[in-house]
Amino acid sequence: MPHYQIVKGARDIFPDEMIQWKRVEAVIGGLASIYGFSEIRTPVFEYTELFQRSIGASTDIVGKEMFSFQPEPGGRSITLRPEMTAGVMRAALQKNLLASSPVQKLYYISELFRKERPQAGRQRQFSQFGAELLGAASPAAVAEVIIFMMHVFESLGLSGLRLRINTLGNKTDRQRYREALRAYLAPYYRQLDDASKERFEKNPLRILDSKNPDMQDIVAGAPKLHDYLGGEALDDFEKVLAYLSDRGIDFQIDHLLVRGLDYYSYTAFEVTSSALGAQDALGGGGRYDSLALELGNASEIPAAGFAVGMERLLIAMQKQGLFSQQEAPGPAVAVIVPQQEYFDRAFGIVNLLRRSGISTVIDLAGRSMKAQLREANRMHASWALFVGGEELATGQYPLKNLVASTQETHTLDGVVDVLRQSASVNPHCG
RNA sequence: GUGAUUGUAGCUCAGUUGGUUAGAGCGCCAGGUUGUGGCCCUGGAGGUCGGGGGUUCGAGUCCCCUCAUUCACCCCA
Repeated sequence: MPHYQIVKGARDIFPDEMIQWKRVEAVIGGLASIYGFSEIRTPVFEYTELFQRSIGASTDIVGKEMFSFQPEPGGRSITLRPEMTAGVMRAALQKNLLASSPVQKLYYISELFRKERPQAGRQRQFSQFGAELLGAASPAAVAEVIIFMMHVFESLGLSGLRLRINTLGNKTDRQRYREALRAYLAPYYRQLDDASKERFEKNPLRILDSKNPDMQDIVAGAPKLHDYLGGEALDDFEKVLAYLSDRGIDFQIDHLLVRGLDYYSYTAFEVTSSALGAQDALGGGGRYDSLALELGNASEIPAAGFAVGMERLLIAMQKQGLFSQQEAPGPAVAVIVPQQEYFDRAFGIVNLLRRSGISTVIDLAGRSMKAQLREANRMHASWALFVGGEELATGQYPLKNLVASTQETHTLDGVVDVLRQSASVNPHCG
């Protein structure tokens, strides 16, 4: 057992898995540019008030899951970001991005931190990719964000997904409903669980998506948010759904879907994967027009976005065998040194090959020739080049094709030519 | 924060009612092949049995504490 262990809830990503991450990131980046989203990075920490104000003081995230600390005694508290939307909005407002162009489309792949007990598909440090579309209120803007997200899943080959969607209406709709819901729940107050009692005052809508069966029984007879929505919200929702249908995206309307962050309004959605365990939410998002106002802007800024858990995405893909043929590409050639006294000159040849653009490795541990070849094999090198006293004296170098097990002799220039030509047909690259 | 689970070699795991120097497979290293990998054969290295305390003539095995892991609840990605 090593003395030092990784921090609870964190994870190392070793080269084998890194290949998978790179592939997923490449798909995300490629589709982002097709949909017109530009990448943004923001700091891993922000002043704590930003999250309290945006996510909502009554949420679980702010209440018990943030890593917060004071760098200076008596100074302002800062927090490792538990989500990205607040930071992106802060950055946009601070730079006054919307002044240069009224619609901003941003995406990110970033690390987040939440102080929870780790379990399958949940870590204390994790990453999300997501997009934020700022400055547009149209149903098409919301649809675009959802279509982008679903397109990423599709391109990665994911199946068994379920998209649930709901509309939370506008502020006045929700205010009327909140009161109606409270009126309905009041007689049941004693039967509510502790969490629901707390939410009764602060945010009774959250009781709707409680997983506690007892709560679900009570909620079953509650008034429906849908019945309190104004024509504006209903029209908006219908249009969003129409865009999704046109694109051929399957969804399921779920009037109980509320989501745990306070800043959502109008459309909210969530995607789950049957390939995941208990933590099956792959991603979610919605519209958050009031966030800018909440953060001190003079007016609301219409906005929509989503976030997808990268680790969960990778887990789902691994479960569905979408990485099966992934293999690390090996070097083109391994330089083999039969006698160590010629290492320095062999090393010179290695550098020459590399300057010619050929990926080259050489044993740096002074191991036996057999070990050097075994290592070359393990790394899936395509070729082995032997550099010993005899070769250096004659200028003729045996070059062995490790895949076909054939061998011929060339001058150094000849070696470079062969390796350059074979690079495009390297069976281990591609 | 709550509940359960599991900690023996780098990895996956054996280890019988407590009983000599704690094992296997894979991996690693070396040799068989005086300068040619994969397959095969032989050998080798590698373990404070998670840590601490206790019971006992004797503890990997039983008891207590502790640390860590994993899964689940709450909630979320």
